[in-house]
Amino acid sequence: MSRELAKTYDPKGIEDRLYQKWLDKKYFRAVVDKTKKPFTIVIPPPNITGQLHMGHALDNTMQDILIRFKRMQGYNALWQPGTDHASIATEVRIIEKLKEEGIDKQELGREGFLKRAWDWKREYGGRIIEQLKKLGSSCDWDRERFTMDEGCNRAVTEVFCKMHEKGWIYKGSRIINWCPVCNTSISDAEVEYKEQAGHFWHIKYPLLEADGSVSKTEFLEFATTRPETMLGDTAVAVNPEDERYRGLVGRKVMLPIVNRVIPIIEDSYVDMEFGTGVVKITPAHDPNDFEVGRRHGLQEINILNDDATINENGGKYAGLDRYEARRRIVEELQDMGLLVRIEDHVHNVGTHDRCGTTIEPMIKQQWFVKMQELIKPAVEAVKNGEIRLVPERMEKTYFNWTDNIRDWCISRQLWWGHRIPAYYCSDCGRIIVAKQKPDVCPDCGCGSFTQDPDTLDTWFSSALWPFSTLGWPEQTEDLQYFYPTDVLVTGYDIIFFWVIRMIFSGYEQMGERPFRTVLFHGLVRDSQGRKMSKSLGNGIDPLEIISQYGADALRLTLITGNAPGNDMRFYYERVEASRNFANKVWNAARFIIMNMGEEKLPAAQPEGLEPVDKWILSKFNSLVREATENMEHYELGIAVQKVYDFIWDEFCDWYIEMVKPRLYAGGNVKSRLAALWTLKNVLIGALKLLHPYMPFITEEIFCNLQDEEESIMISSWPVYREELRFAKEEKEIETIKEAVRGIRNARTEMNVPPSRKTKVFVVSPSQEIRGIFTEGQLFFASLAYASEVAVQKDRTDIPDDAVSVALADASVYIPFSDLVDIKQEIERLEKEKKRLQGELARSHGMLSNEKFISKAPAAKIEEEKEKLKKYTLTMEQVENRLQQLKK
RNA sequence: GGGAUCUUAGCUCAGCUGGGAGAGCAUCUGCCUUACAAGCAGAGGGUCAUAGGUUCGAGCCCUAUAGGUCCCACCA
Repeated sequence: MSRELAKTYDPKGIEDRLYQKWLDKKYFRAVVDKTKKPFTIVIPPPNITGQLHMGHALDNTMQDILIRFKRMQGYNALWQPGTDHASIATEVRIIEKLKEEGIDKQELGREGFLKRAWDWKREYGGRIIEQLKKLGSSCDWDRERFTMDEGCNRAVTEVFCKMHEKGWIYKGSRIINWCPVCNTSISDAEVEYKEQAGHFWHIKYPLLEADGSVSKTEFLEFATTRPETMLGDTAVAVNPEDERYRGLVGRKVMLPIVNRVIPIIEDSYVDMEFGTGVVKITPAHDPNDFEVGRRHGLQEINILNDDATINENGGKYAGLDRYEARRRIVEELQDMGLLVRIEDHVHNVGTHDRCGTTIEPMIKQQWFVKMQELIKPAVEAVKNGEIRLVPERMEKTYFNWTDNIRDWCISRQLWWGHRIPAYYCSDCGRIIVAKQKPDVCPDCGCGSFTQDPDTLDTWFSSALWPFSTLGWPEQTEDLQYFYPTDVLVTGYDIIFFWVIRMIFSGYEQMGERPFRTVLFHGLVRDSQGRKMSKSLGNGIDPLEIISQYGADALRLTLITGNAPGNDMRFYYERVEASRNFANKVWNAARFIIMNMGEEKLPAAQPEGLEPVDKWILSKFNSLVREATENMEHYELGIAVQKVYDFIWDEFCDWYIEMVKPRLYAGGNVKSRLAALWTLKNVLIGALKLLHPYMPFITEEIFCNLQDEEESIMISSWPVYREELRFAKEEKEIETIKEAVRGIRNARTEMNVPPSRKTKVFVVSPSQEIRGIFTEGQLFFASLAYASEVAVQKDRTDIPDDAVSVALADASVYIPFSDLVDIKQEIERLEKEKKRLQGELARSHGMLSNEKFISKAPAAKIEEEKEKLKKYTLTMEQVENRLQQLKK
C-alpha cells in the first residue's frame, strides 16, 4: 500500500465522489431486519419552496450525526426523508410568480392553479433534497416522501374521517383569525403579535332618555384602538361591581353614525380599573367581545368583507378600506362632538406570520379540531417522561401551550393542500364526511354533491408524518418495525406548530408516542447575534460555505460549542478553525501513511508495545467511553470537543512527536512496528469517533489508511475495553510530559534560543521515578532540546548556575553557564514557590477542616491528600534549590 | 401581565449529577524542527452580573436586584 496524499486537505471533489460511493453501495438503505434493533429518525420535512439555510444545515447535521453514530453501533438506522407541500407558503409563492406573468389566480381557476403548483413542486421540490446531500445527509432516499403523495393523502383523509366520526372534528361558526391579504383563515399559532404605535380614541355614546329620545347631556365614555369596529357594535358593557354605572344598566345608548339603539350590559370581563370601565362590544370582530356576545345573546354584525374593506353593514362607509374608514369615522365623530380626545398608544397587533398583514378577527364557518380530550395523552406523556424533551426546560414552554389550548382551526381558504373530505348535498345541503364522494344523499336521495372547497392547515398532514411516512394507515411491516421513532430533531420555534401536534396525533392514531426523545436546537444567528433574514441580507448560504471550506468544516462549526436548545452565532473565523482541524487530521494521516510505506502491519496488537504506546491507547480508551456517553446524552458539542482535543493535543502534539525517533531508519524494528501499529489503530479509532461529525474526511482517510474495510460509515463504533486501561503507563508518560513542559517553559522564560541544546539532569531519590526518566530519556532530545540526559540520585556534577524545574519527587536541572542570571532564576523560583504556597494553604485548609473530613466522600478526601503530598514534595524541591542558589 | 433563558478571558461560547476556572478566535514572544505556517513551542488576560442565603465546599442549588434575549397572554 503506497499512497500520496496532498499536503493540505482539499474537500473539493472528494465529498461528491464519496457521497456517490455511499449511494452506490446503498449504505443509507434501511430495510426491516428483525435480527437488528431499529433506530429511526424522521426528517422535519423541508418546504418544497425552500432553499437550504443555516437552520436546515444545523438541524440535518444533528440528525446525520445521530444516525451515523447509531448505524456504526450496529443499529438498523433509518433516516426517513421527505418534503412538505407547505400549503400557504407555496401558494403565496405561486401567486407571486403568476402575477409576474400577468396571470390572476381566480382567472386561472382551481384546476389550472393546481397544475401550476404541481409543476412548481416538480421543478423545485428536488432542489432542497440535492442540497441536503451536499451536507452529507445519510437519508434513505429510496423512501423519500411528500406530504401530498398518495400515501400521505390517504392518511390525512383517514384521520379526518375518523376524528369527525368521533366528534373531534367539527364545523362551526366561530371567531377566527382572518388574513385579508392571503384571504384565508389561520390558526392561533400563526398569529404573531407585534408592537405597533397606535392611538387610543376616547369616544362617547349618548344615552337614551326614558322616552326614547337621545340625551344631550348624558354620555358613556370609553376608549378604543379600532374605532371603525363601532359599525358592528351591539352593546356597551360595564362591570357588574362598578358603582359608577349602577343606575345605567338596563338603559340604552344610541350608536352614532349607524343610529342603532344598543343595550348597556354587565359582564365581569370588563376591568373596572382600566380606562373608564366601559367597553364597546363588537361580537363579530373581537374574540373577547365574541364571548361576551354569546353570553348575552347579542347580535353579531359582520362589517367587513374578506379583503378588509367595509361591507354593506357599514352603510355609507361600505367599500372603504378599514383604515380609510377608521380615519373618516373618527372625523365624523369629531364633527358630532363625540370624540373626547386622542391619545398615543403602543399596543400589540396580531399579524399573519407569513405576510405580516394585520389580521382581522371574523366570525366564519370553519372546521375545527376539538382539543380538550385530544391533548390529554400528549400532556401525560411528557409529564411522566414517556417522551423526553432535551433540554428539559422546553417542557415549560410545552405545558404553557397545552394548558391554554383552544380548538384548532384547520380549514384554509386555499387551493394548494389537502382538500377537506366533506361533501354537500346540492339539494338538501346535508354534509357528508367520507373518504370518497358519496353516491346518494341518505336524506333526500339526491345524487349531486359538491366537495368543500377548503383545504387543510399544512400542519395537519405534518402532524401525521412519523407514521404516514412508514405506510399508515396500512399496517405495514415498516410501521411495526420502525415505529415509534427514536429521536425528533427540530428547532424550538416549531414546538407548537409541529411537535405537540405530532405527539397528540401519534397517541390518537397509533395509540403510541411518535418518538421517545425530542432534541431541540436553537437558531443560527449572524455574527452580531441577529436573526438571519432575507430582508436584512445577512444570511450566510451553507452551500457557499461548503464549496469554500467543505461540508465537514461546516458541520463541525455548527456543532462545536453549542448546547441543545441554545442559539448560536455563525461567523467565518469559526469555520476557518474547523477547516484547520480538518487539515490537522489530514496531515496526521499523511504522516502515518508516509511512514508506513509499503509495509503490511499486523492486524492484531503486536508484542513490544512501549509505555508511550500504552499511554495513548489508554487515553483513547477513556475517550471512547466519554465521547460515547456524551453522544448518548445528546451532548454532541461536548463529545466532539473531546475528540478534537484528543486528536490535536494528545495524539498529534504528544504522541506523534514522542514516537518519531522510533520511526526513523536505524532503529529497533520491533519498536518501530509497535509504534506504527499504534499510530494507525489509534487514528482509525479516533476517525471513527469523528465520523458522524465529519463524514467525508474521515472516510477518505480511512480508505487510504487500510485495505480491510471498504467504508468507515459501516465500520463498527469503538467500545471501551478494560484490558486497554494502562494506569501505570499513563502516570509515567504524564510525568515525562510534565518535565518536558517544565523545561520548555523555563527555557522560554530564560530566553534560551531553540537552537541551543543542553544537557539535562534529572535528580530523584526514588528509584521508580529514575526508572521512568531513564526509560523516557529519548523524549527529551526531541521534545526538550536535550543534548544528553543524566538521571541520577543526587546533585553530583550539576553546576550551580543551572535552571531547575521542580516536579513532585524529582528535580530537573538545565545548566546554561553563560546564559543564566542567578537573580532571575531566583525570582522565577520565588514565583513558583508562591504559587505552591497558595495550593498548600488551600489543601491544608480543607484537610484540617474537621467538617470536611467527616462529611466529604472518602474518595474526595483521598484525592486531596494525594494533592497535598504532591505539592509538599514539589515545594521541597523548590526550597532546596532556592537555598543552594542563595548560598 | 405570566413564564423561560442568559450575564464566565478583548470577542464568541463550553462547563454534564456542587469538589482545584476551559476552548476557539484575537493579542504578545520565539521558531520555515523532514505530517501540517490552515503549523510548532510558550506567555498574558477572568471579584464566573450584583447582594444575600444553603453547604465542609457554590460558576453550578435557593432568594432578591439590575441589564439583555425569547415565548405566551392581549386591558377594549
